[in-house]
Amino acid sequence: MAKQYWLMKSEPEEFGIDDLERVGTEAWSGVRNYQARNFMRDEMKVGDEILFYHSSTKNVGVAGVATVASAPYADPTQFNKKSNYYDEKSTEEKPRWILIDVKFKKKLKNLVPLSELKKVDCLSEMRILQKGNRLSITPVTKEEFSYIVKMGS
DNA sequence: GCCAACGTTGGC
DNA sequence: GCCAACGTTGGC
Repeated sequence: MAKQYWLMKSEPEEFGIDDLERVGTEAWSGVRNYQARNFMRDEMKVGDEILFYHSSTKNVGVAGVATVASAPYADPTQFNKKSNYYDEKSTEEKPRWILIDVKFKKKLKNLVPLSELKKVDCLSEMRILQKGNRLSITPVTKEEFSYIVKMGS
């Protein structure tokens, strides 16, 4: 099956590209949006490549590249009563929230700011650039992926 | 800190 | 099943 490409948002104050580089691989816990969950559960495959995007911060934009490193499995934080992500309606038998592991690939030499992405005509279809977009995981095309990596290199 | 846009909840 | 109210996201 052909490799697919994604963009995943993260707040660098919580977990940024430098944190991912340090830990190597991270379980992408805490997603509590059904569309984003469905992408992880149904469509993301080991080896797919990910644009790692920094949101809600001073320098908003694409900071690095990661890959999908596991098959989908249940997000353990949903069963932890002490977690912010605890979901009382979820059970071990029928887990509601599914995640994948994300593995560090590289940090872009230069962060590609959102303001630069907006200037590029061939990126104008990206979900991240649409007004009101809030989805934390979105598919991107191979062309968009390559273009943005080039911008940051 | 503001606020527009969105997703979810819950009353009816 | 509708839709108002609410909480959250995220750029600025």
